[in-house]
Amino acid sequence: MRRAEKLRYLALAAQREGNRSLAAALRPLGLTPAQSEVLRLLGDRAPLTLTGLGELLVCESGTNPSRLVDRMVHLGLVDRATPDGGDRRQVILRLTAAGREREAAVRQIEEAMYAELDAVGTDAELATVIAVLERVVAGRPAGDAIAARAAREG
Amino acid sequence: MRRAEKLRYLALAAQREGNRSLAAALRPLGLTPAQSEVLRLLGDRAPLTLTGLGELLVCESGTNPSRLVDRMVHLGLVDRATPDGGDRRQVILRLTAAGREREAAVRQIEEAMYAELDAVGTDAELATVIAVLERVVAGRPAGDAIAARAAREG
DNA sequence: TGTAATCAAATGACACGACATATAGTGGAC
DNA sequence: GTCCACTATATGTCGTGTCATTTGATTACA
Repeated sequence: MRRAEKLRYLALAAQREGNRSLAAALRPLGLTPAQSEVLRLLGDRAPLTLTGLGELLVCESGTNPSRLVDRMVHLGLVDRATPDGGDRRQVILRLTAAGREREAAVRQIEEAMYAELDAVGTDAELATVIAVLERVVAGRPAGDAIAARAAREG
Repeated sequence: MRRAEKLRYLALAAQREGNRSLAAALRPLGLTPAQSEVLRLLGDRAPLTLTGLGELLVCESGTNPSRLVDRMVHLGLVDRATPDGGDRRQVILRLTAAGREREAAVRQIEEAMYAELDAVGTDAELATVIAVLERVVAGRPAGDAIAARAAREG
């Protein structure tokens, strides 16, 4: 198999298997990986508008996450409000109390996942992987989402 | 952002953006990335059973690709046959003439994609990325699919 | 031989992802 | 003040992915 082809399918495989095991870990919470990303972002940065959230999401990059948020509102995890006196087109998103509880549980599951992921290579190897992948996604919506998150970090 | 977290989201972002641009390149052919993977596998290795195909697919790993193949049969690109005298549960898959034509077009699009991907890093960097990702997917269905492809190469 | 475990494929259900279009609120040009 | 381009969100549609269950054929074995 050609090198670039192998790389392509390995990236796909890694994403799929990672997602599959995260989905399994989240299943007892009744959450999907995409939903957990919303929970964590709102937990860290609420209030956000729908578009603001969309700019930070890596899943669902380039579209607005209106339906993804819909489901979380129906689950009682997210509160959707229209701004007082502001732009009446916007929707302001926040976690509910139940959402904050669920977010804490998600955080723990992610911790375990990250500990495993940290162990798949040496510091130098992981730095190389990160550098190469950053080049691949630079200037594209999903890459911009990651950059935007890193930028607002304090 | 924690290193493992960055790695996780970069892998997701790279897969999404790669898929998005492949989808755009395939759109004029009326094909999706998943369909193109089926076309290429059948082009190289037909006849395959549905399960045999499923074991080689990285998209749709761990399930049988019955509905994916369905659509390609309806598109007139894949022929579905029951084996003469063999196991009557199985389905034997082959490309039609139209499927073979379309596969040649897919091959060209992939070539262009691989040329770009080969340029995102040095030989040493790409070798490192491949090694790390192989560790991540080792022993899992999607990883096994890639290994199975490499093994049958001649 | 009869029956149970196993296997190949199909199908039901549900949540994405992506693109396109629709709806409605906003702000600027004049 | 009136239109008009623009923006924020919602929605239609389609093709996945994933898990679970079903259906029908085959194999193992009592």
